[in-house]
Amino acid sequence: MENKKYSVLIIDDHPLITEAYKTAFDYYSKQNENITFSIDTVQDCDTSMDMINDIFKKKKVLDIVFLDIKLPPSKDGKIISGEDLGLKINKLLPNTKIIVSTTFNDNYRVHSIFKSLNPDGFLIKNDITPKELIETIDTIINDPPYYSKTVIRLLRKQVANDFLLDNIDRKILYELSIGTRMKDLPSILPLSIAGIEKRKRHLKHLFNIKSVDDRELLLVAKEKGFI
Amino acid sequence: MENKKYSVLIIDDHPLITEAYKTAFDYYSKQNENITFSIDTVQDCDTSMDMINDIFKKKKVLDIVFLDIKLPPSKDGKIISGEDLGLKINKLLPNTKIIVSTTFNDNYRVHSIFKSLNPDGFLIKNDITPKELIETIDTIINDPPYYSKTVIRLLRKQVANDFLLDNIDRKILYELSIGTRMKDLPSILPLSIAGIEKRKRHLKHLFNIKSVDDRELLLVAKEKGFI
DNA sequence: AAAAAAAGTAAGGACAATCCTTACTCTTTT
DNA sequence: AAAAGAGTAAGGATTGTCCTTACTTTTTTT
Repeated sequence: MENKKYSVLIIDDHPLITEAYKTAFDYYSKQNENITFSIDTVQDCDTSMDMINDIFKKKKVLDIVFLDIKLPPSKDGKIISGEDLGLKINKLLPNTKIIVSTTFNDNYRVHSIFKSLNPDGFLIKNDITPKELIETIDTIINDPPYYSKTVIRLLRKQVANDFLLDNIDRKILYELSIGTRMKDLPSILPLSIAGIEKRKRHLKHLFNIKSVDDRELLLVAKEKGFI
Repeated sequence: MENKKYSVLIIDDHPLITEAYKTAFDYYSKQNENITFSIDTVQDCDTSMDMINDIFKKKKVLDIVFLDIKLPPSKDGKIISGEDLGLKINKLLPNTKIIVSTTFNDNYRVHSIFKSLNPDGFLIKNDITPKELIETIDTIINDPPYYSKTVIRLLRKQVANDFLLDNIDRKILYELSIGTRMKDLPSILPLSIAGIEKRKRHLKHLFNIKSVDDRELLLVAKEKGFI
């Protein structure tokens, strides 16, 4: 079997986590003598952007990215999460495999990251042990994708209900659940207040909710796994 | 020098993190031959409570606890965070040294954890590398307390402003910043709506804010490090 | 390509939450 | 005893939300 060297970028603002990833790669290449890794780690959006642009310009190769979603935003405020970085990577470096790794475990976020990035790996940090990390690496290299337990569970919930709600419904529910006001929604969504109200009424009808305020709606939406 | 064995409990729901802690303890006891550790790890509130109660009942010794704040809540909903566990530990096992370790890096939370738990160590996860973790262990054993970079920076900000705002002001700002409505605040705070409004007006006056809605107030409060 | 259905917008009125003012009570300070 | 500080209570003004109706635009069906 021929030798292969993979180049890896780890984007995560927790040094203990990046260290754990590195350890896993080390271990893996010891078990598989023909495979080695060249690993870089970055801890914020600005440096990540610099590295991605550099790789693109110099036509270097990047095989694998581990991507945390919650990161300190860039100084100019343009890149506010790992999701934005992922979009950039998909655009500039389409052959790079992205493994999303996050603490978010609510359906809405996982779902929207899936749609926007379509990653080759998706890990919820609560799920993964050092051992599972090594399995992840193996799967990513030989037979992607790899999704961790919680992700698979959320995806299953999703499939059963997916025909009902679209992205905008989901976003409305999500925004309401974090306390956004109706009057502020038109600047977040491409819809008028009247349109949003119509959708809300539709959702309440769908879920069989009579109450006038939104608590019950959000409760049921959470229960059904939409947020 | 006599031998000493410390008993340690690690409470954190991320296996990669608990593993990193363990590795640090291992390393430390290899460097210090007279010191050994007996380490347990737990990943949720329920199991933690069981362990704490067991240690208390059987009058066992617990020297050091690493305590994550954001944890899956207990099934009966009574313990909703590591802070609650910390209170229990302080009460039942007053000689146990608590090292809080969390991803929260906003002033309000750090401040309120300080007041409620008065921990011997306080780590923001973004700050700590494997190397710093070993220093932490050394400091905790020989000369506590140990606070990581961000914590010290937040504490300094605090001191300069502390005379201005009390706990309730802080809590009002915090609740508003996460979207809580005025009408719901009286059930969270020991104050009437009128009283809360009065305080809000007072705060706006203090910060020199003319605008009628709360965005600017919350912005300035964040800037000044109150939330 | 016309008709029907679905989704969004606009404008109005009813209702509820927020904000502000004034007047009163209670506690602490001077 | 007076003054200052903090909270409560009740009102009215203002703003946000919800709902209805009528109209426009887009999509689907035939």
